[in-house]
Amino acid sequence: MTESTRRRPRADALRNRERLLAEADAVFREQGTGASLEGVARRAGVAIGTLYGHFPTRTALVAALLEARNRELFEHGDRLAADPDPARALADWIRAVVRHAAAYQGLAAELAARSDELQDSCHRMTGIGDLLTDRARAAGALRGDTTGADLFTLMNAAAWAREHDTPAQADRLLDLALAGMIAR
Amino acid sequence: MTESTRRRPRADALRNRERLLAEADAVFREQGTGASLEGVARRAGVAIGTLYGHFPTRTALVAALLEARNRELFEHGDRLAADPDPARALADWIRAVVRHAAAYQGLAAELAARSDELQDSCHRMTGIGDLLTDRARAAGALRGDTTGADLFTLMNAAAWAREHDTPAQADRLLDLALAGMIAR
DNA sequence: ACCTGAACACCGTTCAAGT
DNA sequence: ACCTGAACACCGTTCAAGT
Repeated sequence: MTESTRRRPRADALRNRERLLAEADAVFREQGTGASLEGVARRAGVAIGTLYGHFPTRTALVAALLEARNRELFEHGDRLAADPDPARALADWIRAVVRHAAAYQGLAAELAARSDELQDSCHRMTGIGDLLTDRARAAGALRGDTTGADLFTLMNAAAWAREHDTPAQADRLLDLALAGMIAR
Repeated sequence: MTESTRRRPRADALRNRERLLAEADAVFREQGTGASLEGVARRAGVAIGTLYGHFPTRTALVAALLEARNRELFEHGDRLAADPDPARALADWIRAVVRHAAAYQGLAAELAARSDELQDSCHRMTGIGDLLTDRARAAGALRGDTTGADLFTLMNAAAWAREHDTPAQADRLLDLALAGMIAR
């Protein structure tokens, strides 16, 4: 690997990338992850080919958007792993991920699809889920044999419900599942 | 309303309608409710305009497909309303609806959208859900204040999970929520 | 190295003409 | 009364030409 292949990106390319991410975030919040990419490019002031140059697929764009937000989320998860109340930590984690996954309409489906571009995020999430459920189980706060995979399913389903129902209804779904999961 | 406006449909029109429904069912089972309508028409041996003549929107086609299946489902619900074990009846109903709503990929989203074409079905479902939860509550088999609307949210979310996860994972989600709903 | 935007491809929907 | 299918519209994606 010669030095030249590792050159820093051109300044205009970096700036275009940033503007594309900022506009994609705004557009996806308004219209969901299925929004027109042509519109994103136009709002960012670049041609559609530039968007494809930076992000070859829609999912790649979504993955790039999630990266910054994910870091924050995972840090929160790591902090929760040291929480003195494992049951509360688990519930807290679930609610945090659901809010996270309901940022854009369609994001829950994107996550549930487990595409290559997003599988790092998915693994990270189930990993933290496994850790938190293990701790809760060890503390006798869990009934049943809930795993990180169960959490992942629940969180995606609740995020999807949040997109299609009212947030209040989605919260009731979460409360129901939590009541079934956590020992009284 | 003169007699002529109530004439029975032409025989070929009726036959085309039946063929379109049969092929749409097959195609939606294979490819989901988002499948190409052009393909449905081609498989039914009619032009695309004929499909639109019978079913002006995709949702209208889905609604027509559901009609026959719904009748069966609602009869099951009515029978369950007389079940001696209200908790078991409730769990039975939920599982039946989820299987029903996971017939085609995308059907859960279609139901959750509560379009005009499908709102009769949705009302009927929440109605039966209200009845079954009321009976379970009266029998002391329920904890919390679960309603038919909660059931509707849960059933759609579980059906959606069934589309994106394995059926086994979706069942675990259902079990979790049921455990939270039904008094031990 | 990156950007542009015309060109291509695909599919949903309509509607004038036909039977 | 119903069917046909060409025509239109829309949008995602690619790539040759330009800087």
